[in-house]
Amino acid sequence: MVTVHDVARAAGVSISTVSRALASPQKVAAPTRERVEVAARELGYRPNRAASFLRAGRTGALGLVVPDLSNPYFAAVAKGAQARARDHGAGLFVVDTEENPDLEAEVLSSLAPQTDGVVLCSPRAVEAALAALEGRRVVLVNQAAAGVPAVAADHAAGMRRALEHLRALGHRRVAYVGGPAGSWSDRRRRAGLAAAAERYDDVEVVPLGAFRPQVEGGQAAADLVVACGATAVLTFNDLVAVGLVDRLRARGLDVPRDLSVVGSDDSYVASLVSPPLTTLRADLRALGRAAVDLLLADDGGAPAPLDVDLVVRSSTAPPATVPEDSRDRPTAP
Amino acid sequence: MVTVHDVARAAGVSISTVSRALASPQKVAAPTRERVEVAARELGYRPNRAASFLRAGRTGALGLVVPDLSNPYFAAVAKGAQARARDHGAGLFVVDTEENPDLEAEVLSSLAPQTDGVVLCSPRAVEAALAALEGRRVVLVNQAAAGVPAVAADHAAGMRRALEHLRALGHRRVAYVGGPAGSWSDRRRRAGLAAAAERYDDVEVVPLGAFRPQVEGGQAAADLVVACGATAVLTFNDLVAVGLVDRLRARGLDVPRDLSVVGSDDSYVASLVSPPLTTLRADLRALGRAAVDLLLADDGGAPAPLDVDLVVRSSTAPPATVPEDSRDRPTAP
DNA sequence: CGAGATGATGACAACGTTTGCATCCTACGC
DNA sequence: GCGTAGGATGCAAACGTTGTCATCATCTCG
Repeated sequence: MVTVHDVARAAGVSISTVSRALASPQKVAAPTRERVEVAARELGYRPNRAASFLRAGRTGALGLVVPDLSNPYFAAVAKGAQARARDHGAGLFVVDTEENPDLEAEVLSSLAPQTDGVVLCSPRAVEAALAALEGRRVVLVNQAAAGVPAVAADHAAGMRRALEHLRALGHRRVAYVGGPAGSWSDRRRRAGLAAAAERYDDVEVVPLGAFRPQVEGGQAAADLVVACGATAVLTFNDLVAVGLVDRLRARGLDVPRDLSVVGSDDSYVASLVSPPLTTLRADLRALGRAAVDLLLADDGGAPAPLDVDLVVRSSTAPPATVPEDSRDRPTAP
Repeated sequence: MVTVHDVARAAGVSISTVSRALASPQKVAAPTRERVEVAARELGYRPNRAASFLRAGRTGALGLVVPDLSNPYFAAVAKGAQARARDHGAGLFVVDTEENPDLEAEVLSSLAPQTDGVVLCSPRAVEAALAALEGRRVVLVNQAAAGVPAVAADHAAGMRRALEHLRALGHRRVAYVGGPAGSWSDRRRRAGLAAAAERYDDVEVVPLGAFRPQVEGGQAAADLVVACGATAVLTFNDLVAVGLVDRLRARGLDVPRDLSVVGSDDSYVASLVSPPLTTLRADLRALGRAAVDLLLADDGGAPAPLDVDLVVRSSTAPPATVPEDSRDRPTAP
């Protein structure tokens, strides 16, 4: 292993000068600095992170805690976070808690002291996070807790956009198939939807109870959606939408003719299934990047929530029951 | 921060004893060990990894290099590797090289000295890996290079199983839509397919050139498949199969009536699309786990390749052109 | 021309841990 | 009862880095 001593010997200077030349170049005379740089390059010197941490109190490593890495949602966040961490010259410990809150708390407390900060990306134990941080840097993703910095997608705005889209198509009664009970992003979606519905008094929103954020959740919700008389439905995520479409088909109903369906997340299944799903796209990689930036930023300034855009594909259309004239001018008030 | 000194003081022993009691318990008398353990627990002592590394030369961290974390294939491997690393009490640095071989080489050389070993999971620059390791522990996943330990799924056996399945259904001319040119797993698939075809002289295999391992690759291959007169097709992965089905449909062909399609990897899109894909399932998490085990194993013993199983869904059926009697007894020789 | 300021560089301690070696104590064998 | 083996424990060095302080040379201004 090449150390500062080797570089110092090669450059004919002391180890202090080597350290300074590489860490704070302006503190060292130009010719000396250059000699050090050349020597370091030729020897292939890589500062030892562990030693550096031991002395300086920084690890150069960050942590990312996700409930399920094979979920494309978290995989995308992880990808963004990883890329940004690399930009900052930091490593990223990725931990998958397998949806287990106990494991999450334990992992958090063992990870926190070994890193410069942790991105906690999970709808589970927020209180455990708060307990474990003890002054450590933690950033929450798509979640909120008093006094803890967080980044989030603007789910409320996304819901409003989706509702406006459906209203413009002529829908007047829209169901929402919600996600897990404790989910912060589900609460945000519901709140945004309620606010938007209030704004447009010609649209009625029917929120439906908690469902698993998987294909089965959508299948379970389908019959309730049909029964409530809605002509369109918003879902917690794309998988729920897929399950919904599946069950509707099995009942002989067509999407979008009999019911318009809007997914959420724009995971890549949305464009693969048939019909391709109209869905809400949050830039999850940007979310991961923003989380890392916030973690490494000196100020605790809360960043603006990330935009959520509507991606229109083939699962939404004017309702079959709407009068012709209204269908011809869908954007009219 | 709680250090060995704090624990030592609390337990009334020296720091050496604390270190030994926690690291090699058999070297310390039972009552003393217990006092140390109690003190450590009460104080919430966590050994400082950096300091430990500095002295002992072990980091307690492993590295995982993947080309694309948002690809469910690599996400599954990462999940398995992460879980196993945690079991071993190690952290896992995950790095996404964004399919960039240059970045891969750079990342590898900066990651290797900071970890106890690296799992390289990527069809790209093997030679860079070899250059960067310099005696460092590296394990390849689904790839082979002389003298470098590796874990792999038994793609050849999987292909044979798929071919036997199609042959049993009555297919006699089967196309293979291959993946990227440099891909090791593509070569394994072709080799396994050729060997299996040789074994059954009533089945003909038509290998088709390199295609992108994405939906577009399948779309691009569809017309070649139809033109070559095959009644069934094997694909490099599920996404290619999805693209293939998409293009076939656009041409008015039905799957599986007009053409049987077999995917590969059993990513979760396989069961979501319509028709649900018959596909080959490699247990990718097990692959990730095996890679970590091999990395941490003292001996360099090469593990057996992991099984690849056939998952039969609705995208395969007897060929429409086959005589009735043969279709009624599909498993007959 | 000399004194003080400024800038560049070197010596050295410290971070928390592990581990070789020394030391002490106990227990066993003769 | 004494010698010694061996187990248990403590001491201190070392890992590679950073940063403080001291030292030295050079420059500037009176």
